[in-house]
Amino acid sequence: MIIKTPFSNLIINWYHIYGRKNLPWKKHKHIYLVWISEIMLQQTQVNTVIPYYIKFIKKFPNIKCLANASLNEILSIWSGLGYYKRAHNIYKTIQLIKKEKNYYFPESFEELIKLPGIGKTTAGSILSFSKGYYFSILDTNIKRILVRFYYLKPQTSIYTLEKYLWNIINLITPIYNTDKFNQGILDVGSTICTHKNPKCIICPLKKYCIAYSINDINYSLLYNKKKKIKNKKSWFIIINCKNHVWLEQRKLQKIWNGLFCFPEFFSFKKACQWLKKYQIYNRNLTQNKVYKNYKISNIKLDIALLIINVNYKINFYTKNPNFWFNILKISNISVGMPTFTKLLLQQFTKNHTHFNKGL
DNA sequence: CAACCGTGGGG
DNA sequence: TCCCCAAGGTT
Repeated sequence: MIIKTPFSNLIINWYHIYGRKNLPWKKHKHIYLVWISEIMLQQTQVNTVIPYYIKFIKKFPNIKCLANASLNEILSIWSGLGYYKRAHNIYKTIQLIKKEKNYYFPESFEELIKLPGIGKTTAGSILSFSKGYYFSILDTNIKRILVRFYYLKPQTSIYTLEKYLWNIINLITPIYNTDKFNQGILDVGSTICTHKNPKCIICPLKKYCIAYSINDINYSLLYNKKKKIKNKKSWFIIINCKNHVWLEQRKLQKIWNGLFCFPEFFSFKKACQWLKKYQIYNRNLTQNKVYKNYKISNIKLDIALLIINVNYKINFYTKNPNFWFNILKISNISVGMPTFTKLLLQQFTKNHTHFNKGL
Protein backbone atom coordinates (compact mmCIF):
# COMPACT_ATOMS: atom_id res chain seq x y z
CA MET A 1 0.00 0.00 0.00
CA ILE A 2 1.09 3.50 -0.72
CA ILE A 3 0.99 5.54 2.43
CA LYS A 4 0.06 9.18 2.16
CA THR A 5 3.12 11.37 2.31
CA PRO A 6 3.82 15.07 1.75
CA PHE A 7 5.35 13.99 -1.54
CA SER A 8 3.70 16.58 -3.76
CA ASN A 9 4.35 19.47 -1.38
CA LEU A 10 8.00 18.56 -1.10
CA ILE A 11 8.29 18.55 -4.88
CA ILE A 12 6.40 21.79 -5.42
CA ASN A 13 8.33 23.64 -2.71
CA TRP A 14 11.56 22.41 -4.18
CA TYR A 15 10.44 23.45 -7.65
CA HIS A 16 9.82 27.05 -6.55
CA ILE A 17 13.46 27.37 -5.51
CA TYR A 18 15.45 25.02 -7.72
CA GLY A 19 13.18 24.01 -10.60
CA ARG A 20 14.27 24.58 -14.16
CA LYS A 21 12.18 27.51 -15.30
CA ASN A 22 14.46 28.85 -18.01
CA LEU A 23 14.41 25.99 -20.48
CA PRO A 24 13.68 27.26 -24.01
CA TRP A 25 10.23 25.63 -24.04
CA LYS A 26 9.33 27.29 -20.75
CA LYS A 27 9.37 30.79 -22.19
CA HIS A 28 5.98 30.49 -23.84
CA LYS A 29 3.15 28.21 -22.92
CA HIS A 30 1.56 28.02 -26.34
CA ILE A 31 0.38 24.49 -26.89
CA TYR A 32 2.11 24.28 -30.26
CA LEU A 33 5.50 25.05 -28.74
CA VAL A 34 4.92 22.68 -25.83
CA TRP A 35 3.90 19.97 -28.26
CA ILE A 36 7.13 20.25 -30.25
CA SER A 37 9.22 20.20 -27.07
CA GLU A 38 7.44 17.17 -25.64
CA ILE A 39 7.89 15.17 -28.83
CA MET A 40 11.57 16.06 -28.98
CA LEU A 41 12.03 15.16 -25.32
CA GLN A 42 10.78 11.61 -25.78
CA GLN A 43 13.68 9.36 -24.79
CA THR A 44 16.02 12.28 -25.35
CA GLN A 45 17.81 14.28 -22.70
CA VAL A 46 17.27 17.99 -22.18
CA ASN A 47 20.75 19.10 -23.19
CA THR A 48 20.51 17.18 -26.43
CA VAL A 49 17.13 18.64 -27.31
CA ILE A 50 17.86 22.34 -26.65
CA PRO A 51 19.73 23.22 -29.88
CA TYR A 52 17.29 21.22 -32.02
CA TYR A 53 14.29 22.86 -30.37
CA ILE A 54 15.68 26.37 -30.87
CA LYS A 55 16.43 25.65 -34.50
CA PHE A 56 13.00 24.13 -35.03
CA ILE A 57 10.91 26.97 -33.63
CA LYS A 58 13.10 29.52 -35.34
CA LYS A 59 12.22 27.96 -38.66
CA PHE A 60 8.63 27.03 -37.74
CA PRO A 61 7.54 29.56 -35.10
CA ASN A 62 3.85 28.75 -35.31
CA ILE A 63 1.28 26.28 -36.58
CA LYS A 64 0.82 27.91 -39.98
CA CYS A 65 4.54 27.97 -40.69
CA LEU A 66 4.84 24.29 -39.88
CA ALA A 67 1.73 23.52 -41.90
CA ASN A 68 3.49 24.87 -44.98
CA ALA A 69 6.60 22.79 -44.38
CA SER A 70 7.49 19.71 -46.37
CA LEU A 71 8.43 16.46 -44.68
CA ASN A 72 11.98 16.92 -45.93
CA GLU A 73 12.25 20.34 -44.32
CA ILE A 74 11.15 18.92 -40.99
CA LEU A 75 13.50 15.96 -41.31
CA SER A 76 16.45 18.20 -42.14
CA ILE A 77 16.04 19.92 -38.78
CA TRP A 78 15.50 16.61 -37.03
CA SER A 79 18.61 15.13 -38.64
CA GLY A 80 20.90 14.02 -35.83
CA LEU A 81 18.27 13.95 -33.11
CA GLY A 82 17.25 10.35 -33.74
CA TYR A 83 13.96 8.49 -33.54
CA TYR A 84 12.91 9.94 -36.87
CA LYS A 85 9.41 8.52 -36.70
CA ARG A 86 8.74 11.43 -34.37
CA ALA A 87 9.41 13.87 -37.22
CA HIS A 88 7.16 11.87 -39.54
CA ASN A 89 4.46 11.95 -36.88
CA ILE A 90 4.79 15.71 -36.49
CA TYR A 91 4.32 16.04 -40.23
CA LYS A 92 1.23 13.78 -40.17
CA THR A 93 -0.22 15.69 -37.26
CA ILE A 94 0.29 19.14 -38.75
CA GLN A 95 -1.27 18.03 -42.02
CA LEU A 96 -4.30 16.75 -40.13
CA ILE A 97 -4.58 19.98 -38.19
CA LYS A 98 -4.33 21.95 -41.39
CA LYS A 99 -6.90 19.96 -43.31
CA GLU A 100 -9.38 18.86 -40.66
CA LYS A 101 -9.01 21.23 -37.71
CA ASN A 102 -8.59 24.57 -39.47
CA TYR A 103 -5.16 25.10 -37.90
CA TYR A 104 -6.54 24.58 -34.42
CA PHE A 105 -4.40 22.41 -32.15
CA PRO A 106 -6.53 20.04 -30.02
CA GLU A 107 -6.70 20.86 -26.34
CA SER A 108 -8.39 17.78 -24.94
CA PHE A 109 -6.71 14.60 -23.75
CA GLU A 110 -9.02 12.43 -25.85
CA GLU A 111 -8.10 14.24 -29.04
CA LEU A 112 -4.41 14.50 -28.27
CA ILE A 113 -3.93 10.83 -27.55
CA LYS A 114 -5.33 9.94 -30.95
CA LEU A 115 -2.59 11.89 -32.69
CA PRO A 116 0.37 9.86 -33.94
CA GLY A 117 3.30 9.79 -31.53
CA ILE A 118 1.34 11.09 -28.55
CA GLY A 119 0.75 8.69 -25.68
CA LYS A 120 -0.46 9.18 -22.13
CA THR A 121 2.64 10.91 -20.82
CA THR A 122 3.10 13.23 -23.80
CA ALA A 123 -0.59 14.19 -23.81
CA GLY A 124 -0.52 14.81 -20.06
CA SER A 125 2.66 16.85 -20.33
CA ILE A 126 1.30 19.00 -23.13
CA LEU A 127 -1.91 19.80 -21.25
CA SER A 128 -0.40 20.32 -17.83
CA PHE A 129 2.47 22.47 -19.08
CA SER A 130 0.54 24.56 -21.58
CA LYS A 131 -2.87 24.78 -19.90
CA GLY A 132 -2.20 23.85 -16.28
CA TYR A 133 -4.68 20.99 -16.50
CA TYR A 134 -4.62 18.11 -14.03
CA PHE A 135 -2.94 15.14 -15.70
CA SER A 136 -0.37 12.75 -14.35
CA ILE A 137 2.72 11.86 -16.30
CA LEU A 138 4.99 8.86 -15.94
CA ASP A 139 8.39 8.87 -17.54
CA THR A 140 11.66 7.14 -16.76
CA ASN A 141 12.68 9.76 -14.20
CA ILE A 142 9.42 9.49 -12.31
CA LYS A 143 9.47 5.71 -12.39
CA ARG A 144 12.94 5.73 -10.87
CA ILE A 145 11.88 8.11 -8.10
CA LEU A 146 8.80 6.06 -7.25
CA VAL A 147 10.70 2.79 -7.18
CA ARG A 148 13.23 4.26 -4.77
CA PHE A 149 10.89 6.35 -2.69
CA TYR A 150 8.43 3.52 -2.03
CA TYR A 151 11.11 0.84 -2.37
CA LEU A 152 8.98 -1.07 -4.83
CA LYS A 153 9.76 -4.67 -5.50
CA PRO A 154 10.43 -5.81 -9.03
CA GLN A 155 7.28 -7.04 -10.69
CA THR A 156 6.87 -10.13 -12.78
CA SER A 157 6.06 -8.27 -15.96
CA ILE A 158 6.46 -4.79 -17.40
CA TYR A 159 2.72 -4.59 -17.79
CA THR A 160 2.11 -5.17 -14.07
CA LEU A 161 4.79 -2.69 -13.12
CA GLU A 162 3.49 0.02 -15.44
CA LYS A 163 -0.03 -0.35 -14.13
CA TYR A 164 1.23 -0.20 -10.56
CA LEU A 165 3.33 2.90 -11.19
CA TRP A 166 0.47 4.69 -12.95
CA ASN A 167 -1.77 4.02 -9.97
CA ILE A 168 0.80 5.54 -7.64
CA ILE A 169 1.49 8.64 -9.70
CA ASN A 170 -2.24 9.19 -10.14
CA LEU A 171 -2.59 9.11 -6.35
CA ILE A 172 0.19 11.56 -5.59
CA THR A 173 -0.21 14.06 -8.43
CA PRO A 174 -1.84 17.17 -6.96
CA ILE A 175 -4.97 18.69 -8.49
CA TYR A 176 -3.56 22.17 -8.04
CA ASN A 177 -0.15 23.23 -9.30
CA THR A 178 -0.05 20.10 -11.43
CA ASP A 179 2.32 21.77 -13.88
CA LYS A 180 4.77 22.72 -11.15
CA PHE A 181 4.60 19.25 -9.66
CA ASN A 182 5.15 17.58 -13.02
CA GLN A 183 8.06 19.83 -13.87
CA GLY A 184 9.50 19.52 -10.38
CA ILE A 185 9.45 15.76 -10.27
CA LEU A 186 11.07 15.62 -13.71
CA ASP A 187 13.80 17.98 -12.53
CA VAL A 188 14.41 16.03 -9.33
CA GLY A 189 14.56 12.82 -11.32
CA SER A 190 16.98 14.05 -13.96
CA THR A 191 19.27 16.15 -11.76
CA ILE A 192 19.15 14.55 -8.28
CA CYS A 193 17.59 11.08 -8.30
CA THR A 194 19.81 10.03 -11.17
CA HIS A 195 20.30 6.47 -12.31
CA LYS A 196 23.88 6.38 -11.09
CA ASN A 197 25.26 8.26 -8.10
CA PRO A 198 22.05 9.98 -7.00
CA LYS A 199 22.61 13.11 -4.95
CA CYS A 200 20.51 11.98 -2.01
CA ILE A 201 22.04 14.56 0.32
CA ILE A 202 20.32 17.43 -1.46
CA CYS A 203 17.13 15.56 -2.37
CA PRO A 204 13.89 17.11 -1.12
CA LEU A 205 12.42 13.62 -0.71
CA LYS A 206 15.17 12.06 1.39
CA LYS A 207 13.31 12.34 4.68
CA TYR A 208 10.61 9.93 3.47
CA CYS A 209 12.54 7.92 0.87
CA ILE A 210 12.65 4.28 1.91
CA ALA A 211 15.58 3.35 -0.32
CA TYR A 212 17.59 6.16 1.24
CA SER A 213 16.58 5.29 4.78
CA ILE A 214 17.79 1.71 4.43
CA ASN A 215 20.77 2.75 2.33
CA ASP A 216 19.84 0.78 -0.76
CA ILE A 217 19.45 3.12 -3.67
CA ASN A 218 20.22 0.45 -6.19
CA TYR A 219 17.07 -0.64 -7.82
CA SER A 220 15.84 -2.82 -10.62
CA LEU A 221 12.47 -2.61 -12.21
CA LEU A 222 12.33 -6.16 -13.47
CA TYR A 223 14.01 -9.50 -12.97
CA ASN A 224 16.57 -10.48 -15.57
CA LYS A 225 15.99 -7.63 -17.92
CA LYS A 226 18.51 -8.48 -20.55
CA LYS A 227 18.80 -6.71 -23.83
CA LYS A 228 19.61 -8.78 -26.82
CA ILE A 229 22.13 -7.23 -29.11
CA LYS A 230 21.98 -8.10 -32.74
CA ASN A 231 24.97 -8.06 -35.02
CA LYS A 232 24.40 -6.85 -38.52
CA LYS A 233 26.59 -5.96 -41.42
CA SER A 234 26.06 -3.42 -44.16
CA TRP A 235 27.96 -2.21 -47.18
CA PHE A 236 27.69 1.47 -48.02
CA ILE A 237 28.81 2.73 -51.38
CA ILE A 238 30.34 6.18 -51.39
CA ILE A 239 30.65 7.65 -54.83
CA ASN A 240 32.73 10.77 -54.94
CA CYS A 241 32.77 13.14 -57.88
CA LYS A 242 34.22 16.64 -57.73
CA ASN A 243 33.25 17.30 -54.11
CA HIS A 244 29.86 15.71 -54.59
CA VAL A 245 28.59 12.43 -53.22
CA TRP A 246 25.66 10.27 -54.19
CA LEU A 247 22.90 9.89 -51.61
CA GLU A 248 19.57 8.13 -51.73
CA GLN A 249 16.48 8.97 -49.81
CA ARG A 250 15.50 5.85 -47.90
CA LYS A 251 11.98 4.60 -48.41
CA LEU A 252 10.03 2.03 -46.38
CA GLN A 253 13.04 1.29 -44.22
CA LYS A 254 13.05 0.64 -40.52
CA ILE A 255 15.97 2.87 -39.78
CA TRP A 256 16.68 6.35 -41.13
CA ASN A 257 13.44 6.21 -43.06
CA GLY A 258 13.03 9.28 -45.24
CA LEU A 259 16.59 10.39 -44.65
CA PHE A 260 19.38 10.65 -47.18
CA CYS A 261 22.08 8.04 -46.85
CA PHE A 262 24.72 6.35 -48.92
CA PRO A 263 23.25 3.43 -50.87
CA GLU A 264 23.17 0.50 -48.47
CA PHE A 265 23.55 -3.18 -49.26
CA PHE A 266 23.44 -6.26 -47.13
CA SER A 267 26.17 -8.18 -48.91
CA PHE A 268 29.33 -7.33 -50.77
CA LYS A 269 28.01 -9.23 -53.74
CA LYS A 270 24.89 -7.11 -53.97
CA ALA A 271 26.92 -3.95 -53.73
CA CYS A 272 29.07 -5.14 -56.61
CA GLN A 273 26.02 -6.06 -58.65
CA TRP A 274 24.67 -2.56 -58.19
CA LEU A 275 27.93 -1.03 -59.35
CA LYS A 276 28.05 -3.34 -62.32
CA LYS A 277 24.47 -2.56 -63.23
CA TYR A 278 25.26 1.12 -63.50
CA GLN A 279 28.59 0.44 -65.14
CA ILE A 280 30.64 2.32 -62.62
CA TYR A 281 34.23 1.87 -63.43
CA ASN A 282 36.24 0.82 -60.47
CA ARG A 283 39.75 -0.48 -60.31
CA ASN A 284 40.50 -1.21 -56.70
CA LEU A 285 37.24 -1.73 -54.94
CA THR A 286 38.61 -4.18 -52.41
CA GLN A 287 41.42 -1.82 -51.55
CA ASN A 288 38.98 0.95 -50.85
CA LYS A 289 37.09 -0.96 -48.23
CA VAL A 290 37.01 0.72 -44.85
CA TYR A 291 35.38 -0.84 -41.85
CA LYS A 292 33.55 0.95 -39.12
CA ASN A 293 31.48 -0.17 -36.20
CA TYR A 294 28.29 1.71 -35.50
CA LYS A 295 25.90 1.16 -32.67
CA ILE A 296 22.19 1.66 -33.12
CA SER A 297 20.14 0.91 -30.01
CA ASN A 298 20.28 -2.85 -29.80
CA ILE A 299 22.10 -3.33 -33.08
CA LYS A 300 25.80 -3.51 -33.62
CA LEU A 301 26.21 -2.52 -37.20
CA ASP A 302 29.41 -3.50 -38.88
CA ILE A 303 29.83 -1.12 -41.77
CA ALA A 304 32.00 -1.58 -44.81
CA LEU A 305 32.52 1.58 -46.80
CA LEU A 306 33.15 1.06 -50.47
CA ILE A 307 34.73 4.25 -51.70
CA ILE A 308 34.70 4.99 -55.37
CA ASN A 309 36.01 8.02 -57.18
CA VAL A 310 34.61 9.01 -60.53
CA ASN A 311 35.42 12.04 -62.62
CA TYR A 312 32.06 12.38 -64.30
CA LYS A 313 28.61 12.53 -62.81
CA ILE A 314 26.58 9.47 -63.54
CA ASN A 315 22.87 9.48 -64.12
CA PHE A 316 21.53 6.68 -62.03
CA TYR A 317 18.12 5.24 -62.19
CA THR A 318 16.74 3.95 -58.94
CA LYS A 319 13.31 3.79 -57.45
CA ASN A 320 14.31 6.28 -54.79
CA PRO A 321 14.73 10.00 -55.09
CA ASN A 322 18.46 10.48 -55.37
CA PHE A 323 20.84 13.29 -55.72
CA TRP A 324 24.37 14.40 -56.01
CA PHE A 325 25.11 16.36 -52.88
CA ASN A 326 27.79 18.93 -52.45
CA ILE A 327 29.92 17.68 -49.60
CA LEU A 328 30.36 21.18 -48.22
CA LYS A 329 26.60 21.77 -48.03
CA ILE A 330 25.70 18.44 -46.49
CA SER A 331 24.61 20.09 -43.23
CA ASN A 332 21.45 21.38 -44.88
CA ILE A 333 20.31 17.91 -45.81
CA SER A 334 18.36 15.40 -43.75
CA VAL A 335 21.15 12.88 -43.51
CA GLY A 336 21.05 9.73 -41.44
CA MET A 337 23.80 9.48 -38.82
CA PRO A 338 24.95 13.02 -39.72
CA THR A 339 27.87 13.25 -37.30
CA PHE A 340 29.34 10.07 -38.67
CA THR A 341 28.68 11.15 -42.24
CA LYS A 342 30.16 14.61 -41.83
CA LEU A 343 33.27 13.29 -40.17
CA LEU A 344 33.54 10.76 -42.95
CA LEU A 345 33.24 13.33 -45.70
CA GLN A 346 35.66 15.66 -43.98
CA GLN A 347 38.29 12.95 -44.06
CA PHE A 348 37.20 12.15 -47.54
CA THR A 349 37.94 15.58 -48.94
CA LYS A 350 41.33 15.74 -47.28
CA ASN A 351 43.21 12.59 -47.90
CA HIS A 352 41.96 9.12 -48.57
CA THR A 353 44.97 7.49 -47.02
CA HIS A 354 43.99 8.79 -43.59
CA PHE A 355 40.65 7.10 -43.78
CA ASN A 356 41.44 4.18 -41.55
CA LYS A 357 42.91 6.30 -38.80
CA GLY A 358 40.55 9.24 -38.80
CA LEU A 359 37.44 7.27 -38.08
C1' DC B 1 4.17 -7.98 -24.47
C1' DA B 2 8.68 -7.63 -26.21
C1' DA B 3 11.12 -5.72 -29.85
C1' DC B 4 12.07 -1.77 -32.13
C1' DC B 5 13.47 2.96 -33.20
C1' DG B 6 19.01 6.95 -32.78
C1' DT B 7 22.22 9.38 -30.76
C1' DG B 8 25.27 11.31 -27.26
C1' DG B 9 26.83 11.35 -22.56
C1' DG B 10 28.40 9.34 -18.18
C1' DG B 11 30.60 5.97 -15.15
C1' DT C 1 36.80 1.09 -24.20
C1' DC C 2 32.54 -0.71 -23.16
C1' DC C 3 28.09 -0.72 -21.31
C1' DC C 4 24.02 1.51 -19.85
C1' DC C 5 20.59 4.65 -20.57
C1' DA C 6 17.66 8.80 -21.58
C1' DA C 7 11.01 14.10 -20.82
C1' DG C 8 8.06 7.02 -24.88
C1' DG C 9 5.19 5.33 -28.39
C1' DT C 10 4.02 1.87 -31.73
C1' DT C 11 3.34 -2.73 -33.37
